[in-house]
Amino acid sequence: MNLTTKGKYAVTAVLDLAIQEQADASYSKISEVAQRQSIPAPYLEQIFSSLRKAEILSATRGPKGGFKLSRPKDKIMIGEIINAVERNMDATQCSGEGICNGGSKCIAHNFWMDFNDNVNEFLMTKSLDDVISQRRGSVQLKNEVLIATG
Amino acid sequence: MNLTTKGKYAVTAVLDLAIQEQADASYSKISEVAQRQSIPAPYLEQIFSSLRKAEILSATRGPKGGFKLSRPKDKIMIGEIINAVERNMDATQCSGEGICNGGSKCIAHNFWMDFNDNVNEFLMTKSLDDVISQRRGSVQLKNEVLIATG
DNA sequence: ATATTCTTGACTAAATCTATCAGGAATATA
DNA sequence: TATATTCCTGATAGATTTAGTCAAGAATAT
Repeated sequence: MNLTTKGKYAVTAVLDLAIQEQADASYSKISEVAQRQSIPAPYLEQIFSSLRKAEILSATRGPKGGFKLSRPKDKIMIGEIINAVERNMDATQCSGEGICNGGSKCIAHNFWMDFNDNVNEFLMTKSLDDVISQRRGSVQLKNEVLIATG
Repeated sequence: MNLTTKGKYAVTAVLDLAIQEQADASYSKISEVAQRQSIPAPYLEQIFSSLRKAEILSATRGPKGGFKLSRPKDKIMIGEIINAVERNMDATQCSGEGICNGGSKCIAHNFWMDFNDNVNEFLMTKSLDDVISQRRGSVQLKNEVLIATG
């Protein structure tokens, strides 16, 4: 399980793009985003490169070029951003293969699988729009549904 | 946010102690736990030292000595174990201080605080006994309470 | 006494993180 | 077409962290 500066910069920078697009539909330059969010510009170049390959951002070169979201901000989930730039968000020792104790599952294997599910559920149900609007999370929503239908 | 081999070894090793105590109330030696769980023994020494200082385990030296849980297995939470051996489980860039963008909160700050809450809620509501018994998590339980009372 | 087991602290190789940098490719505009 | 702008790619490197190893010592049971 890994969540480093790189992933956190990525989330912050994409949120910045989403906020900019609310005011102005044009492209944002790396240098602008970097300055606004206190992120080293050459590092952000690397990060945006990964995000473009993951089809979260799109880019154009040249004057007036830059980056923008490739989808509306309610269709981009925080978990996608993190997965695009982080090496490994899996909490099991065996990358889920079940070989964590001499070819078999270790006694904590199922627990870490549950933990993975919990983290992924959280990250994959929060869109950029949710974060910007400060909406409540999915657990709350699920309770409401259960109460309503149960 | 950090969850390394050290934390995972710690959880596995303490689960091992809990399982051993079900069969036999005596102390377990580091060398035995290490072998059963495929953990390097000198590394486990370090880990158990931290867990003893955190009052999760107790130890005695000499023949027939070793380690055992300092509390019943339903009173030790997985999150405690991780906190005892891992450097930093906080997801914010600023350790929660709100100075992640030039002295102020970055635009992702509240999101990472929510993420912290989610992870801590998960880890602090799972006891050793829950994991051994493969009981369902707290989210499920909370829904049941809400449905019953709501 | 002696063997056993934990206790403590120092140490180290490898991996990873956090960047930086240079040169190139594409594009808008004059 | 020339030029400035902006992204694109890959190499590199220092600092930090991880994942251990090792040795000497202290406590305890027999």
